[in-house]
Amino acid sequence: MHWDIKTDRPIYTQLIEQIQLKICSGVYPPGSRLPSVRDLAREASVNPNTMQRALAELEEAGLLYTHRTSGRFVTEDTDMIKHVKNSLAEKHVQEFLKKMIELGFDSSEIMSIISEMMKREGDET
Amino acid sequence: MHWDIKTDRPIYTQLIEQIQLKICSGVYPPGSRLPSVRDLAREASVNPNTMQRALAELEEAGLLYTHRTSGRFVTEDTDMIKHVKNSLAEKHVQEFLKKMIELGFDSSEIMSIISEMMKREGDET
DNA sequence: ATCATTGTATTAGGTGCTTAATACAATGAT
DNA sequence: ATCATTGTATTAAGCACCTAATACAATGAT
Repeated sequence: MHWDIKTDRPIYTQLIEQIQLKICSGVYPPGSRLPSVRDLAREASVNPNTMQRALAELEEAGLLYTHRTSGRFVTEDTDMIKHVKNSLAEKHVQEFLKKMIELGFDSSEIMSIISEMMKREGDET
Repeated sequence: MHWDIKTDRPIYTQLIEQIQLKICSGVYPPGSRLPSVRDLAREASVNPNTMQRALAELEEAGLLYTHRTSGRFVTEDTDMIKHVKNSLAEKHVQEFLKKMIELGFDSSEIMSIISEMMKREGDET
């Protein structure tokens, strides 16, 4: 699995986001067991304490649960996962629109820029 | 002027982004004089050192220049400003599309979500 | 000439994040 | 019963960022 950690924000927040993403996109399916804290930390090249912190917050949010000594598991509440996925999508759209409007682009300009850049994205195959 | 500083990222990077935005959107027009470091720091409720750091980086990037004791000014190079504006827009679109695709949305879904949320944005007048 | 204002530099201290090195209790496998 | 593995907790150190408190040289206004 790929972990993309940058230096411009706290690592533990990036871990939260990326684990959340793996859950929402099905890389970690509902009910499945996650690798151990130590293994995940090794994968992501971070300290186990940092990974533990991210996992603890995801557990508090309800996306994960723990069986004390057998490991951590993804929630089986698929409705919750869908809800998180939609919330993230909405957040991304809102933040994106805010930035573009602040820059001075109007709705039609935004739409055309996006569709233009989508074409270019599709080229890479 | 509004300054929106959060705690999840270094303050000086947020200052850079927001000053850059004010330049690109015309709040600080080409050739105009900026408030003094101390005044800007007071406006944004940050330490003068932190504001100074942000301004120094924008100066290194060429968006600002300094007359040693009379103040800082926005570049008169309007082409450069346009270029920065377009680069920012491209970056925002790419980051946005990346996030949405990672979440599992395809092109047509993305377009419809955006146009749907644009309607709702337009309501607030 | 004097003085307030400009950008700039320096020092010290505090805070949050990260890492490293341990340690411990609980459990599943042998 | 023993042992490796699980999550969890603790302590110490280092680092980047931020603030506070100064200080100084250069310039424009008076």
